[in-house]
Amino acid sequence: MAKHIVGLVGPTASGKTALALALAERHGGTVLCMDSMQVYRGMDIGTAKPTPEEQRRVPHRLLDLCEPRDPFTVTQWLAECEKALSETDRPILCGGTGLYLDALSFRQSFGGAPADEGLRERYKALAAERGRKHLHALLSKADPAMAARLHPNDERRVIRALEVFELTGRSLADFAQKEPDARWTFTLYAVDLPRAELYARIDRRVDDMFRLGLMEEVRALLERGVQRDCTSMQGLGYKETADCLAGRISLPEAVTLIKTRTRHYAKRQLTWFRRDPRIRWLTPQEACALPGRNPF
RNA sequence: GGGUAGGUUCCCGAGUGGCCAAAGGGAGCAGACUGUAAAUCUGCCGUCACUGACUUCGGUGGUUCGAAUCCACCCCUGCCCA
Repeated sequence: MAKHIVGLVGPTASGKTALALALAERHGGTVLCMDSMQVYRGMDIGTAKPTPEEQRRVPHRLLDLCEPRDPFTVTQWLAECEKALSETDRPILCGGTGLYLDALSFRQSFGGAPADEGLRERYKALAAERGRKHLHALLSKADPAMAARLHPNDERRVIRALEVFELTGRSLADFAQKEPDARWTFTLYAVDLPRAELYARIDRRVDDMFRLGLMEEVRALLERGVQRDCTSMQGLGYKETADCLAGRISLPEAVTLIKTRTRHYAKRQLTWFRRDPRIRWLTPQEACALPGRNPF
């Protein structure tokens, strides 16, 4: 019998965390965080991680899974998530990382080919030397199906496709089957805020982060030896704050940059989730009323 | 008051007689996305009846076949001298 998962997804700053909390308190669920940055220990303010107080009120899973210097990928999250799902009764998936939702929803064979840094370096060097077009042309020969789907400028994906082909002899497209995973069923919600309001909330949240000590958090991370090329340092707000601490940009510049980039991120999330037909988009009023009903 | 640098499409900014609806960047909008995903990449971006037409480059008038680009006057802004 499939396990039922209630999911709160959608763009950043749209109120997912608060909703999840309300839902869990009302109906006794466990929050499973679906967030690629909240998995890092010590990255709390900048990721808007549920506070210790909130975590005390309701059980949370999938937070603080690794150190900021460690690489972390979908596969690890998926494994952790499946484990957490097996151990919880009323899972409330909450977060904005669309890829993770797809990874969980559809049986995807990520295992087909793990990352091979050496290979990637080689292809990256080749791209720098002979151009992205050349790389794409290589892919056209090896894996025409993927080449047709990828823009030559999308170097990262072209390299990954090349990598998968070289490692497995198969097309990445073969692994990308979108068969639903029969182990789960989903009820997915997202809050649909007017764009202007969403952006205003983002601005406010970024200001709050600095007020709460984002600078100190980032400084501590850097002092612990977290390099800027770590996956964790790709997190919004972290690289910009690091630049600010290094004196490369001013504080107002950093704040503005983070706000802008967070808006861009929210838009990408919107694009991602809008194409998912399973999601029910709630008005703010409907969202408020949601905890009143038992979704399980 | 004098001198000087300027006023360009939402913003910054190039353009100094036709190849200009006007480079480039930003913002905005839309999209892609399968082991870095808070990442990475793409398209659109004056208006419309859209392989063409119309309106735009501080204002007005002028020169010219033709002006964002030249001339005159005016308005405004920055800096310097009084």
